[in-house]
Amino acid sequence: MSVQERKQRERADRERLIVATARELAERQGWDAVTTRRLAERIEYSQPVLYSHFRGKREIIGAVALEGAAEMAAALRAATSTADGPHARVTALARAYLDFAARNPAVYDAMFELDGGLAFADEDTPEPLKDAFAALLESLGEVAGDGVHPGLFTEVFWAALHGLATLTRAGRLPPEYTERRTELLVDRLAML
Amino acid sequence: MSVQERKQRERADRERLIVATARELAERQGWDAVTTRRLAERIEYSQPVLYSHFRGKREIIGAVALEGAAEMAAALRAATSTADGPHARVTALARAYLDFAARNPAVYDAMFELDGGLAFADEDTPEPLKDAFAALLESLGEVAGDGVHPGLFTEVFWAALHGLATLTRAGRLPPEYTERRTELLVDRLAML
DNA sequence: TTGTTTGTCTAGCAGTGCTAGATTCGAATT
DNA sequence: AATTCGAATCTAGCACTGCTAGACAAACAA
Repeated sequence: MSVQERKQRERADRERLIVATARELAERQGWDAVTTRRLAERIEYSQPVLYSHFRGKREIIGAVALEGAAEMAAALRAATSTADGPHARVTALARAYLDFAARNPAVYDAMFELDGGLAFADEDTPEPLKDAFAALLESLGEVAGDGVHPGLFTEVFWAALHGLATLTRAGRLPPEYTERRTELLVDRLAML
Repeated sequence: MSVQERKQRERADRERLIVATARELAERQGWDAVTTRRLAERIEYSQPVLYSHFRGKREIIGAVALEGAAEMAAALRAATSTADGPHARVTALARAYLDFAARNPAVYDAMFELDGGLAFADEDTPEPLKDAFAALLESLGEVAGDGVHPGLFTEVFWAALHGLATLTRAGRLPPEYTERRTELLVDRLAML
């Protein structure tokens, strides 16, 4: 019985190794460099082993995305928890979001730019994704304003942050004014 | 001398055919389906012909992006020209932007999601891209508010629209509340 | 009619995601 | 301790990708 358990544990370890390696490789050299062959070589197994853990490359991206969502939720909550008052909280939230996207571009891509085969805005959306949205909602709900649905407001604010994050990273927006854009966004969108 | 001209004309025609075919194929079956082989087959030439017009697939995407930028600029100006007053103009602008993105997803991807090898926010940014941004600026500049740099305001508004467009199309935001999100965005961001 | 340039195509390279079938290994049974 | 058998793993290969060298043909100039 304990032999089976050990095997299960080793399997779980290897799965974590795959995800961590994919993430590291993507962060270092971009997702294009994450090929099944290279990934297999790094974990020192053959290609088919990957497919005994995941249906395909897409699912590996999805796994990285889920890991990232959990981390992002934690980062957002950490940032807002030390801020006093709604306005400061939202500012801290926006900064933390953009900071996460800038520091973990590959993970951010896995979450929002690439197809990781994950469901969104749906009842079978994975828990970490719902929780990341919930982390946004916690701080943004209190500044939605009277008569404005907190969820809807959060969606709009999130979309704005997402736009800033992606356009900046793609070189569409010059990065030096990020802070001023953030301030403008918060000042206008958040009520009081 | 006229023989050369005819040849040049035919070459230009074929180049347009390549771009139009790539765009149509991408719009119908997604950019993944736009392979050099398929594209060559559709224009009834061999693969290498593509490379006598463009450096590679990336440049073909770039060409579609430029075409799209010109069309988007025209669509934005058409929408704002019939609206009375700053607020109505900005609302019309936002709707037109999101509408363009929803109706031309492949073109929108070529412009903002894929790598078409184009420079952005730079002096050697192609004219159509600068002009599309200018079209945004024309309507948004007048609602930036006192002491707010019109360009910076336009960047933020644009980023918000971009976020709404991409998150909605990727299934991250339920599409049924698009209009309400648009209204909320315009009401909050635009001054007066 | 010849020679040369220009245009186009065939064939192929190195890479991709993914998988069928062979093989090796290790645990359980005799 | 040897044998069996099932699970784990690998080798080899498929069909595809973007891209290109070199062969060939057509159109022009001499």
